Amino acid sequence: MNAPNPIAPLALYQEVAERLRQRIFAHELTPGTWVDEQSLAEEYGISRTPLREALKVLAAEGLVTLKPRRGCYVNEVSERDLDEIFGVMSLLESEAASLAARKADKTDLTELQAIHDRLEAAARERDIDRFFEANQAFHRKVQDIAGNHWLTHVIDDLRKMIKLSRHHSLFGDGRLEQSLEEHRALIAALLARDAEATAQRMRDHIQSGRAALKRIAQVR
Amino acid sequence: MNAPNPIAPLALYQEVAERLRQRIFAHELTPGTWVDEQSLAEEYGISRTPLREALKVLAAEGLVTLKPRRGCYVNEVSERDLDEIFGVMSLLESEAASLAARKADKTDLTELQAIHDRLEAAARERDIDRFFEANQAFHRKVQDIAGNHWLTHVIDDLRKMIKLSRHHSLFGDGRLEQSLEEHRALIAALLARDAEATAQRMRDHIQSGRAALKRIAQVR
DNA sequence: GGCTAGAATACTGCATCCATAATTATGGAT
DNA sequence: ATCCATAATTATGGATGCAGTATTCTAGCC
Repeated sequence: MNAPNPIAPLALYQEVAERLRQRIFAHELTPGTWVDEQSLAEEYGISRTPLREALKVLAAEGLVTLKPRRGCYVNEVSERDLDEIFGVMSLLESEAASLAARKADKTDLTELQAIHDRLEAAARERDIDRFFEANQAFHRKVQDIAGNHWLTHVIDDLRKMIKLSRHHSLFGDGRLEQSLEEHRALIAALLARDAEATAQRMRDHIQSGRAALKRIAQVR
Repeated sequence: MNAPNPIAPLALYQEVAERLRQRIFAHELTPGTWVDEQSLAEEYGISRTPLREALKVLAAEGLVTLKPRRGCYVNEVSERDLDEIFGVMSLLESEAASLAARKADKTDLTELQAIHDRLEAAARERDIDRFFEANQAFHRKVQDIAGNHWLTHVIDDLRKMIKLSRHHSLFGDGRLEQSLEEHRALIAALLARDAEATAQRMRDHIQSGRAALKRIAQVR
């Protein structure tokens, strides 16, 4: 949640947890698979102790399940789960958007616009990674403007679960352009300081994301 | 989130984590205090290993902070935090209430009424503990009816933070009766299947809880 | 040939041990 | 007497070791 304190020499188990998160999100560790403590510890050149601590953290975050005496397994996320999660996300992100519409000052809006420009550029170049990154930054910026740390915290928690779902390469044909269009509408509402409209645009955006994911899920 | 599997012989670190949670919520371990690993391990008659794993979990839950090489400290929750948390809680619980109003069947409503009766009884007898317990059950039941596991999950997460705040013995004079009255209004809206009214009653109820907490905070 | 029972293997979970960093205490200098 | 430097103590973090249990492989039986 917080920016890492430059003074704080972060602990090994955190380092390991972060690397595991990335491998899980990259589906290098696919849902349902067993996590082998020994081989992972060897691979990282560490003992099992910090690795196991990292697994406890991931379990608390909901990314893996620890079955006592039976090991650690990467969690699966069902379509039903996704429906529920996106439902809550819609609620939370629209609240953030609504708050942002009321609180944003000139500087905020310029910065937001700058991020959106990066988004447009990435889309033109069909650079999925940069688009993904800029999209994250955009939503994060909206939340920053809203200024509710705990709202952001909860949203981050849920986003992890969405990233767990495979095929978050959700950018099938047209989805990219559609997403951009939704962002444009959102910004317009923000500039107009129309809180209710902004919230509605965000709801649309999130639900549209869910729909895109569902489409891919059905094809696979 | 899930009901504990009766077959699963839950791990030691979980047991320890639960005991620590209780001690933290009971403010036997007060916010800001240092958690001594050695003495705790001795007290529980275990080694530091499972204890440290438990602390990692609590840190992930936000109950404590682990400063690398400097030990573990119970988290504080500022008034600003509480404002933010209650804001999000209001949003989430009112959504649950709204969903419940639309989905509840006869059985659900009877059960909810039964729980509310326990609440009334506890209030009459001025049994704070039972009131607290029944109140939890009431909100949980509303969420069950709503039927969104992830909504419940994030609400639980936030509730932990509220419980962290001292003086959750927030039942100063009149608050008990006021809370009851709010519940009655909520049930009435539920019985009328008025989703929007139900949501509004829940918002009022949560914000009323925040106000009561704030009143006590100012006095202390 | 398939299934069950028993043994061997492998992995998890907890304890103990060791190294390193932080804190405190002590002694000296200003 | 106070402040700083250095040494001793203490606590954290990581590695290793060991016991107990789940799994798997094999052999015997149906």
